[in-house]
Amino acid sequence: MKKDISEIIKTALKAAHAAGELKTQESALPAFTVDQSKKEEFGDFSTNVAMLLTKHEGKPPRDIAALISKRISEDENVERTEVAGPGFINIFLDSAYWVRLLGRILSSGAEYGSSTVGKGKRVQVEFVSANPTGPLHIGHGRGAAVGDALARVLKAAGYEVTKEFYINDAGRQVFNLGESIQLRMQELQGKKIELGENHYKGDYIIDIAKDYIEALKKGGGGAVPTATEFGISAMIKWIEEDLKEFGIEFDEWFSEGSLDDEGLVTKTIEELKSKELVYEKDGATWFRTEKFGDDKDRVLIKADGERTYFASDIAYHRDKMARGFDTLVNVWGADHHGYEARVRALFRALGLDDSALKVIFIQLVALLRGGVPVAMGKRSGEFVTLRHVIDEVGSDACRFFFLMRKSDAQLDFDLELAKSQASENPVYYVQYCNARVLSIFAHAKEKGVKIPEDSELAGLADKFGAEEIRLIRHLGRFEEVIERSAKEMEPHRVTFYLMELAGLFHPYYNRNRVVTNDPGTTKARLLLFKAVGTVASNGLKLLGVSTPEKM
RNA sequence: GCGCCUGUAGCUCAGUGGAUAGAGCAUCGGCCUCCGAAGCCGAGGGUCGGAGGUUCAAAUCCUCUCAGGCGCACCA
Repeated sequence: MKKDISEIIKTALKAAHAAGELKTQESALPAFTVDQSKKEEFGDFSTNVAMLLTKHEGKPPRDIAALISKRISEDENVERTEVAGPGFINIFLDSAYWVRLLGRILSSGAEYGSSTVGKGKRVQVEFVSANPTGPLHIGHGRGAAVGDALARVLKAAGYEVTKEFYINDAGRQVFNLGESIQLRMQELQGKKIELGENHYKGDYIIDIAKDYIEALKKGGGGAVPTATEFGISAMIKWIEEDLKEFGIEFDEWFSEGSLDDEGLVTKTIEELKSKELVYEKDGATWFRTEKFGDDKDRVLIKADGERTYFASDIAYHRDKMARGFDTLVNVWGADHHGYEARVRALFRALGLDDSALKVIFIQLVALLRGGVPVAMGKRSGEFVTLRHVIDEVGSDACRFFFLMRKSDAQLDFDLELAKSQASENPVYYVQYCNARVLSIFAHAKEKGVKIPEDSELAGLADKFGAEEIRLIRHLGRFEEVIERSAKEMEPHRVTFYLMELAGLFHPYYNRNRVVTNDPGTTKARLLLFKAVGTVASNGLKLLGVSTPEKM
């Protein structure tokens, strides 16, 4: 849409130059903006191009605007133009332009909004990546909603996207999991036990311990898993189920331990050694990350011989890059932001381009119930699980709420509000768009109105007035919203767009009847509504929120 | 102390260097003989944390500063 306008302006500038009205050649044009006007009195679009040319042309901005404006108005799509304020050119488009746009939305259908700006570039989005030592909590839920929506948005913008979950199934944490299970097993066998500070205390460990005892009894052929192995696979299964409940499926589940099996971690450390980027100090093995922009050097192998998580991460990121991705997106909890410099350093140390890495930080979720904070904290072994929230408020409301803020802002999540089916709940407000459209179509059919074909639009141009065009104009922005959402990696933009759409649509509905005595008006409005429903459901799909036909 | 994030309406938050800074909630006042009232109409409400600077133009960019959060491991 903006592209169309931009072309019109460029053509006008060229014509003005050819006619000797402008000194500035096409090649010397500044990067001007085309904006959808904030107010209708300012037209459909405005551009600042004249103001940017003042220096080069040596004339007052309004004079320059006047002559460009005249050229722009010569375009067939343009109804009229005017010069406003300090030198804006306001462009009023012919309504035929908008009706053609509506036609394009209808013919694109479920594809409307998708584009090819991503040019098929390969992007990997790694998110959630929770330790397999406990259930997903609400913070993971936010990361999951953002990561998944981002993946969908990128796909819609023409990127080739892979969603990956990195399983931290090596190292200290899972060792503690195994110990916790073994202790609970002893307890089940009547022994008195004491759980240490590092042990997992939730009841789910007891369940796993019971299952493990059963599994051991049954025996079965082949190798017997250790308590740790058994625990990990039970936890992963659990996590996978919770995510599925949340509408999320990963393309890859990447095991940290598998890096080890292939000796990749050791190999990577050896390589760093050969580059003299590694040294021994205080019995530990250090990596010279400071040389590459980190605050200080980092330990790879601790004095006790155990490797750090960072050591695996070097091999992991290198493996990701070797898989041929153009961009790696890491979705992390905000408490990990100190880790970014370290990872960037490892890219540079390995000779990889760290501009391929994009880290998205997910801020905290403060859980409220009717405005009162819900106590959280893992310490007591009690936390609010994602599953609990999904069960209470539903997956749709949950996902929508997580996507109502940009991810690096803290989020208040009020369970009562998310649950409420009143108008104050924005999820329903948006879902209601599509449901309402379908309901109107049903009503029209009942009344014996023939549902128009998309192709009938051409003859209905005069049925679209200012109010209808206002809606179409907003529908037309959808593509740009997705493009920008993908470019900035900010899926919340789609959420806001949809709330705005609903905020235009419902008032329109209330002011105007669709099924009227005038067949042309009825057809025009049915087609307009169809397009609104299409955009609303295309948008909700990007968020991973369902589009119920009835509510 | 250093680094990152956040300060915008009573609350929760949008906002792409542009025009008179927006939305939802809350508050107050209205609207169901009428395609769904899970809806609509209207009103009030602002020192964009503060101070400088760049610019024709700053909530937006730069510097400083204040406040809050997070991080600064041989944890993950």
